[in-house]
Amino acid sequence: MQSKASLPVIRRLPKYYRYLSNMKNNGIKKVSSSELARIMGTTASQVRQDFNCFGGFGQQGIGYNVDTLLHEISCLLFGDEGEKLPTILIGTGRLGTAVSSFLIRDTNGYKLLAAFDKNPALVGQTVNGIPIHSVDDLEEFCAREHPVVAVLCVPRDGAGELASSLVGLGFKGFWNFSHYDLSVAFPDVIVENVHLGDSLMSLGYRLRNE
Amino acid sequence: MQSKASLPVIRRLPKYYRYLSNMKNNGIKKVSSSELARIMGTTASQVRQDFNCFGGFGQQGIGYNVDTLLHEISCLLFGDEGEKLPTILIGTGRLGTAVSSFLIRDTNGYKLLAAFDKNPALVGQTVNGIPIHSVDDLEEFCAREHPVVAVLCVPRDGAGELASSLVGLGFKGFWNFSHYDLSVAFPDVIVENVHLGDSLMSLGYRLRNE
DNA sequence: TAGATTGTTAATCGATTAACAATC
DNA sequence: TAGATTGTTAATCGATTAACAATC
Repeated sequence: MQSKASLPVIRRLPKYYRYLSNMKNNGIKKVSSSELARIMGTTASQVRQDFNCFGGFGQQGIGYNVDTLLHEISCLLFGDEGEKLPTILIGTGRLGTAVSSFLIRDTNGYKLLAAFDKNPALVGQTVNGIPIHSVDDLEEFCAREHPVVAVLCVPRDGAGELASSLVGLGFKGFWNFSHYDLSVAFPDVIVENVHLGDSLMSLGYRLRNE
Repeated sequence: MQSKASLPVIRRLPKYYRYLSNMKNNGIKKVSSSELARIMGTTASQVRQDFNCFGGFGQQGIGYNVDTLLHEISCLLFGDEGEKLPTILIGTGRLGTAVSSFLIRDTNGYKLLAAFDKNPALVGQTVNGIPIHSVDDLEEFCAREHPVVAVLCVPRDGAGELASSLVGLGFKGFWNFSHYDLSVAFPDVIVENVHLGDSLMSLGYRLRNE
């Protein structure tokens, strides 16, 4: 299925999801594009354009039903069948530990199968209830369990070497906190980079120059 | 100083910085826009347009001097004087701890003055060598030390209340990992959101639908 | 001088915003 | 029917890419 939605639209979906969840929790039943726009800090036009990428969820003259809209967006974000993406975590340092607590939430659409670390002292232990394996067992594990997403939380130094060893293991996407630029090694795979250092630097630029 | 660079350009600066640092470390002295574009996965046109937002760093017919270019970009990102942005961390859980290790690197242009937590058991301890204060002391601390950046690593529940208590304490920017949308409370302040949950959801959408 | 590569202007592309007919 | 609000097309805006003169 080729998505009609552009990346900017996709990136806004979680925000719609959050605000609509709040509304549902507050017992609000319907909402107009202009009201949603006001809350989200955007325009009514954009809200309607966004939703019409996926099909008309609204009712002319009335607005959008919060429950319906939330359900549709949930399906888009997490899959209609509720099937979860089998996922592994590589690197269980402070960042990996913090990140894994996001992954194990049941609203995310991911299922964290296992964690991996190269530190022998950590192998056999757990992070957030997930067993830590040795990175040496990565290939065997992937052949057996077929994870489709890998979350990389390894320090700068090891990232390049690790990335090459991941080629051919069948991953369809990465959530990449490592410093290494995965898109070189994985041209056909979806990479979501969360480069904390980069984000910190751009903030610095704007604080000094804007 | 009103910046001529747009946000997309600013967000690319750290990546230029990283690749140019690698080049310098590998002893490479000069680079052309086309070679830099190839490495970065963009076009030579974009590279030249980007650099010309700040002034011509290159030499026609020759290319760019790696050292010069790196120095100019460093000045843009970290300030020419090397003066660091006084910063505090709020929330010293797993994420706050991981994030603080970025902040204390001396290449980032930030100076982490103190950390704050509402958990009395943590007050008086340290994260990465930085003392943890009680959030009750926040106002007094800001009046005395005038931090300009606050890094928010608090869980969803407390974020809204905390945000309102930060108004008027003189912050110029936030690096926001919390779930709360700060732009409502701080319309004139630069907010860099790192919403891990949102980023995870958009990755999920793309993996299922692209 | 010839070749290379920048700086800069023009063209293209895509995303956002505006407008309005359709319809509840 | 009148008012409201969507769905959708058209206009605008901004960012990226292409082109080329300037110049090392």
